[in-house]
Amino acid sequence: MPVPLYQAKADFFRTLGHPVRIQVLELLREGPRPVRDLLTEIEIEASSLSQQLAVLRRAGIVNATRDGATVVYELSSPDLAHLLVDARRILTDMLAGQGELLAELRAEGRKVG
Amino acid sequence: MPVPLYQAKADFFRTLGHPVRIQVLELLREGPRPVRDLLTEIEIEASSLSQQLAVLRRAGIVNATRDGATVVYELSSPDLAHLLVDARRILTDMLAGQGELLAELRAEGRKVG
DNA sequence: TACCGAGTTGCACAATTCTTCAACTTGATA
DNA sequence: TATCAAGTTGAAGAATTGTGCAACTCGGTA
Repeated sequence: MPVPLYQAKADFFRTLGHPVRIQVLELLREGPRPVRDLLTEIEIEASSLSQQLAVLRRAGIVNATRDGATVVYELSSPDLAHLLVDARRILTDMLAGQGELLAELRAEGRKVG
Repeated sequence: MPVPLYQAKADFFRTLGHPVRIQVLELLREGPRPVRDLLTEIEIEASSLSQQLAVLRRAGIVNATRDGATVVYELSSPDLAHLLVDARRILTDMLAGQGELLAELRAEGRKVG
């Protein structure tokens, strides 16, 4: 693997490594959403959400477009959805036999695919 | 998404978010390997590699088994390979038109799938 | 037992990242 | 223009991670 590449991959994964950012991405998987919408589903202050959206934006993982007074976010790559599904599968493997978290992962799997 | 789940996902991704750990995982994708082997391919001191292997072990992402005097590591879930491939695809999307990193990603894509 | 090679661990300091709050921008409305 | 709602930004201190080195454990071997 060429030198800067594993660094880019590491940066990418690190960007995903935050609970609020994960919640945002899971919501955006279903399609573009205004910030106001995200704010009602994620319990957090507006400025904190904005901080995390900025991290995702700077990393190029989401795109923001302004529509009048509201800002709408969307995933910049549809493959993000695959990645999140893979991650769930891996967590299922890893947590096999480790209790309630496993049950939740399975329940989500039924809904999502 | 239930409360602790996005936290588990975030922790998982954060664990992947380090250049040495990415290199290790990419090498282990091809199969189990002794530490000595990893050490010759990754330019780093033994103790630093050990630190990062410990992070992956604690997260349950790799498993270590002792074979005499050498320790062999392997991925704990084969789906990790899919995830890394998805990640490459996403980076390709995101970096489209951004120069040399893109060329490297494509070259790797030809080799790997 | 003594010794060496293979790995691991603990620790202290450096570097990043998070969190929170106040201040600011932009668009809509009166 | 004044004002309000929607988001964003900047900055400081707190918390988490990363780095490098010395010390340690465990097998194998003389």
